[in-house]
Amino acid sequence: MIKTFIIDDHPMVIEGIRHMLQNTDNVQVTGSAADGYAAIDALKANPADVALVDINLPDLDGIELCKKLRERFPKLKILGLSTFKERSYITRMIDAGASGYLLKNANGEELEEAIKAAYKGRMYLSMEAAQTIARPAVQQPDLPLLTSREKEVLALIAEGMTNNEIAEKLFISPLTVDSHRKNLLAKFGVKNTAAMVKYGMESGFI
Amino acid sequence: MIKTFIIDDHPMVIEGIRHMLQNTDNVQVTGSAADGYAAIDALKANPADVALVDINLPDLDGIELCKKLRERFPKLKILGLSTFKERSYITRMIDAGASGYLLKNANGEELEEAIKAAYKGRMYLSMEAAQTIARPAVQQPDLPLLTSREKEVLALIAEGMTNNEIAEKLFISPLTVDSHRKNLLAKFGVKNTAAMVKYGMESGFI
DNA sequence: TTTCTTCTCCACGAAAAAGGGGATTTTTCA
DNA sequence: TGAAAAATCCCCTTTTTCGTGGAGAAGAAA
Repeated sequence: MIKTFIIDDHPMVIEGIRHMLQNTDNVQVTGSAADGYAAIDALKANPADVALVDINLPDLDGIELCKKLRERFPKLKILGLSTFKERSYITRMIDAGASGYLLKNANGEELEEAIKAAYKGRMYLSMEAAQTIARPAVQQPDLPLLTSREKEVLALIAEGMTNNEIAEKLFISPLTVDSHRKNLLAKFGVKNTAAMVKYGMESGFI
Repeated sequence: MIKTFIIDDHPMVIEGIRHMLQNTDNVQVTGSAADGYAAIDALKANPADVALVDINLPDLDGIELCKKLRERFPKLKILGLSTFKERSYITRMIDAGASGYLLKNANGEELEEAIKAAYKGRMYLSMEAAQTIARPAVQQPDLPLLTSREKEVLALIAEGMTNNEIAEKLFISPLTVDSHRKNLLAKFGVKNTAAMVKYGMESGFI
């Protein structure tokens, strides 16, 4: 029996996976968690063989969680899980040590196959995920990776604060805020604050 | 028995909902579809009382589908379904005739309650959805009324264009654009472009 | 240990926006 | 037809942002 742990903040998805796996011979769902730290705690008490990790979690993102899980549970195999929208995360997830990547439109068979493959130490990629990786880097503008400070500054900019006001609030120099602002503009590939706020909101950073 | 139909492109979510509802007395899942047109076809052959509609579908978005469903199946009650990220869709979904809105982190009880409420012709909103709607309504009773020119300028500002670029595009003087910009700032009650774009997007103007 | 990233800070100049006025011509519509 | 509203245009000053560059310290990663 392959002990499988599910990490996703949507009970519907957890239920769906449980349901899909309940009639399999070799896979057993031994637990689930709605966020990263809860998952680590649960896995300490009750180790598993394979973890299904959603990319979007309330506390940590999937990549960070993947790294942390691999530190603490070296034997645990990790499968990334996401919707088609977060394709750009695939390579980063693999880099972080994941054993594979599934889209949420996977069916039960694929899910079972992926878990078995991961358990045996192989890599499993869903068809779409494999194609995304195989395709050269002509990708559409994928989401920039912002540092926590940058996200903080971005949020305050969107609130309507000036560099000086932000500097005062964060206890740093206005020049530093300006640097963050410039880095944000560069990362988003836009030329002014207006476009940055729009992009930031569309991408869910704000 | 309330006949319920599920429209979501992720089998995992569909399975999860089925699973959550399988032990209820009054709710029965009579079908599911992965996209909007498949849903319409299936509902023609096999009518349902309530439809759970995901906001993100491969062909139509939830709002469009909601309108189409209400045209063809006037008796069908529709519940919107999404993750926390697409909050801004709530009001548009309601406008399109939905009987309620659920987040995917809902549990089985909430799901059942929502379906029953919709079936009885009541409106059901998850706590977060209700708060999202209540907030702008209470805090800002009067959303600024923008003229069509102002909306046009606002959209271009959000695209990252400067006054001069907008002026060129609209064949008017940069000074005029600046006037519109100032009027927009005044109407929104904000002090710079960043905050204006943010509120503009939150209010659905952009 | 070295390298990389992040966060911090800085200089200088140009461009753009914000704040404060005002004014004229079209549209809209009661 | 006449008032309101919208759209257009203008001036001046100050503030803020943008573009281009560089650089040091701390900590994590390799």
